[in-house]
Amino acid sequence: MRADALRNRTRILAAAEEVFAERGASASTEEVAARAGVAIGTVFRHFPTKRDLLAAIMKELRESLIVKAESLIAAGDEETAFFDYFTFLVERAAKVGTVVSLLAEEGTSIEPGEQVMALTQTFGSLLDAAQDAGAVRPEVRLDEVMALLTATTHGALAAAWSDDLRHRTVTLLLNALRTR
Amino acid sequence: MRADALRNRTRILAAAEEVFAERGASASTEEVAARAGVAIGTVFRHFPTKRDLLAAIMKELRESLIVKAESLIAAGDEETAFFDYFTFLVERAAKVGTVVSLLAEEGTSIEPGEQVMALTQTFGSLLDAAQDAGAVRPEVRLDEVMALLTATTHGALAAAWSDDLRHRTVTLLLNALRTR
DNA sequence: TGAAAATATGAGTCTCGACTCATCTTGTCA
DNA sequence: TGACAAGATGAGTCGAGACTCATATTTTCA
Repeated sequence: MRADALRNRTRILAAAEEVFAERGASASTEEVAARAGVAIGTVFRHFPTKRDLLAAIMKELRESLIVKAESLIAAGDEETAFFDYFTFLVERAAKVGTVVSLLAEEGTSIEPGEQVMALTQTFGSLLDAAQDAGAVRPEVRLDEVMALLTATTHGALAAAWSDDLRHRTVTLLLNALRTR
Repeated sequence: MRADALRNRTRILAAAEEVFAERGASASTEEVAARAGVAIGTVFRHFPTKRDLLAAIMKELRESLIVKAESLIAAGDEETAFFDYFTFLVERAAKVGTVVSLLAEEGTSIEPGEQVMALTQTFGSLLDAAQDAGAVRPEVRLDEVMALLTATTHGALAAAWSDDLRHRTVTLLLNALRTR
């Protein structure tokens, strides 16, 4: 790949990440091109469809989220890792709309399942560890946790909750999972 | 108003209710017109903008939801009315996407606040009653309940939960509000 | 250095959905 | 019943956003 092509590809990805985070997945490709300082044709040369562009970003995003989870696991506190990660994701989603798309694959459905699957697996490890450590009630199932996560994440974004409300709501929710 | 005008208005509203319930608020006005068996110009004669049409339906919807709440209040069981209503709304939202728009005013923001306000007030009465009866923990606040409702409602729709998952998730959630 | 191949450009095409309006149709009422 | 105002019609306008392609630039490497 030519040097300028690589440089542009990088710029486009960075711009797209910003734009989609700010405006959500419905932001226009034109805006991404403008932000990257590149003509729109160039964007489409690198990513034939908007979906491809979204998919590329989601992949990066997913990987960064998984890295975060791994560092929490590595830190070794099973009792709080699960809760911290949940909170982290909701927080992140409130700022970065793309996280929401990633979790629900709403509308723009990218590589059905694969993206979310990896995240779900990661969450599964955290949940298992927390349950083994006795921090989360044993009858709580992974799909329920993912459902709560999807819901909170969507709600926080769509209804624009205040920081305070988001915090109280997440706390309430996590207490429902905690061992009594 | 002429007789045929009234008839068409009624047909349009009925068609719009169906179409928006099935396809969400982003369904086209053309489809509404087709379903109503009417030309698109006629729809716009009765409702100058799509937003007006949506607003008319939301008004009906909101009123029907409030009627449901009132019947629950009238039934007199404060301990279960709150939980039943929450469950009812989520169930409804899973089928009727418009409920979700109504709750979050996402994108299509209609008469900012007014629509939701009435629902919130109604929910406030149910919550107060349930707390007085000792069924819901006293520290739970109304805005938290509305946040949970918005979230669940969005999640259920966006992620297409199964009936079983939805049921388990709502149960989990409501147990978080219940007196221990 | 000077092609040739790879890239970039951006005006233009296409589609879709909201909304308009000149023209035709129908309900109403004297 | 006839005239006219209210209403219906649907082709057409407008704007937005995804995507294309003929042409202009670069990069690269013999």
